[in-house]
Amino acid sequence: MKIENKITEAVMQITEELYGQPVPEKMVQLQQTRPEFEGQITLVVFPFTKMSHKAPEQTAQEIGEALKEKLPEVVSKYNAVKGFLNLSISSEQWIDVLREIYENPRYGFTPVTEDSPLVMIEYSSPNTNKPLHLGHVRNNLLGWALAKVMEANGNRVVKTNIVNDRGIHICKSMLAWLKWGNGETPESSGKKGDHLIGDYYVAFDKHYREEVRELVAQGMDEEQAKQEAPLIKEAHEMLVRWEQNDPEVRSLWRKMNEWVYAGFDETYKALGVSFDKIYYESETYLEGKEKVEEGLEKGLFYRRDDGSVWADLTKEGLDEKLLLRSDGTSVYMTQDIGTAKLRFQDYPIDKMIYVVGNEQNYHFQVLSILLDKLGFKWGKDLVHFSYGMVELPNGKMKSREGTVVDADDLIQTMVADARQMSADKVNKLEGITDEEAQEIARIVGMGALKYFILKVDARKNMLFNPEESIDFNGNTGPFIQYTYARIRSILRKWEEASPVPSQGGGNGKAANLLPLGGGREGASLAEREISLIQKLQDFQTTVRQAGQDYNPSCIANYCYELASEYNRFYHDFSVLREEDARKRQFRIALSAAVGQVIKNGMGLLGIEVPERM
RNA sequence: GGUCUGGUAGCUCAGUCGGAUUAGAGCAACAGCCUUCUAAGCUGUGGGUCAUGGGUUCGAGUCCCAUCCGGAUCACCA
Repeated sequence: MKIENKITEAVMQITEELYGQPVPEKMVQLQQTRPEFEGQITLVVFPFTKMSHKAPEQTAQEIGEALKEKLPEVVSKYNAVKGFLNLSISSEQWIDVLREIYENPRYGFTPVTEDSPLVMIEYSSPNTNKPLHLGHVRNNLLGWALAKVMEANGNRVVKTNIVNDRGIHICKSMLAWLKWGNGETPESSGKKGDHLIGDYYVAFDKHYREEVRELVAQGMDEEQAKQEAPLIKEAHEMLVRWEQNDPEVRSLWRKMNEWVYAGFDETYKALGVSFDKIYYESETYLEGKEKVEEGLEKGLFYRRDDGSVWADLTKEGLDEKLLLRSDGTSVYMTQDIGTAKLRFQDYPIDKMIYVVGNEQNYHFQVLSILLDKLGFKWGKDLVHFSYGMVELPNGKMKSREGTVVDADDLIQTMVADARQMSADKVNKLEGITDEEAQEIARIVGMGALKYFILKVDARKNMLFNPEESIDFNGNTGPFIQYTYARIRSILRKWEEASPVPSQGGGNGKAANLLPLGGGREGASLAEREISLIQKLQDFQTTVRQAGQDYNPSCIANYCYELASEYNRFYHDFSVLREEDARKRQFRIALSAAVGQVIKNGMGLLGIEVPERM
């Protein structure tokens, strides 16, 4: 049983004995004791003063006395400051806590069974006309981390992606390639497929704007010019031919999309993300129409004179929303309804989470209402995991203005920086091959990038300054990875020196250390060691919190705090050089447990940890 | 204008269910610590009217109201 639970139980009994009624469990507020006071756990007694009819300090005093009597093996000392009762917990209790964490390689995780709720998470969702940029990176990393967090909280998770592979934007790239491409392919030019297509998208836009400018110069109204420019008309014609299944257009479309997918796959692989099921809009966009027709029959929607179909959401405090155009074609909303329908057919979904930027908050508010009306049981409670934009020092990223931070470039830079960084520290990496050094650079570089993005609250906009490279010191991924590498270094040395053969498992031979301490007498721990154990224990609560709030960033912040705490411990105490065998054993186990939790915690963020760096 | 969202140190960010007369980290600046398990580390100094004004109470960065400033959104685009 957790120490906190024991205390809570005892406090409820004590208040009943002293004041005639037990306080409700919620009122037993336990928190970590501030460093400037003695003790480790603090009970806030202000809420009890109403029933004790005594001053806060006096109330704390008598509860402390009773606690010490009731739980002598737990509470060794206490002191009362105002309404705060600070409890000193015996070292044996803390060692028990450590043992429990140490012996459970999955500490903090809730097991997933066949009966666990099924959560589908949609993330990434790229367009196929341009390469991924930093905004997509944030999306992908958040989606992946969220999936891991949900899994850690005992959910079956299906990761899904909806690829926007059709529409006018793809036709623009296709048209530009036909006109100016001279048959360029990824093979012929050595360009990554998504970048190649992106270049033609930009080329289209450039020529198109020239055409518009010329028409305006000839006296045409700008709005009209945008519609009358020959290029845009041609693109529209191509879209029509696509929808009519024109073999020539379709075949070009397939070829170019394949190039893009090959490029995306590389980027996804570098980011370490993957999907269980990919949907393509070209396959789902017709599905939504059926559902809309269905809703029309049921009187949920209505048709205007021009033939367009609308949902009236004014009762819900929203606007009227278009669902089918007057020519019968579908819009974004219709497609999302169609995709939802297919997904529901494919999986018995209990909860649906969409990882999509906050610019689409309104869209998902509407989608939720519509899905609910159409009878999707999870529609009403769908979760829009709405994350903020990545901004540059001079504002938002805009593809057309070329102010984007390309994902592939950024990844490459990060890994190269990490490689450069470790080149200065030759002594640490002596005896390793070039491949191993490169692998470490990959892990560290990606760790820096991922942590940089995941440590900030997903809902908030965040700033990225391309002028300043992402840090490797301080509150960063590499700091935490470094702490792990230090721990692994200690454990390797310990294992080498130990005569006992390895038993395998995450902790290797260190498992032989337990039970800790042998006899119980005099096993006194330093405050710093205890606070490390407390921090370890917090992992469970943090994982739950992250799951409840859909908030991976609190895992990142937790990992930093744990690593920080360990580094202070590392600085102040010797592990292998400790002469007292029992203390040494304890510290090795403590280190192993910290390493394990760091690895698991970082794993939830999709960040790997290196054995050395 | 309606709706949503944010405002904490020069910069980037934490701050749980409201808890400790002193609001935390990192970066940047300055000063220390490697003959010692990895210095990508540790320790210290300076830096704040928690946007502003009210309210709620034993207690407010945190909850409520108003105001100011920023961002998003309100398309027969996706």
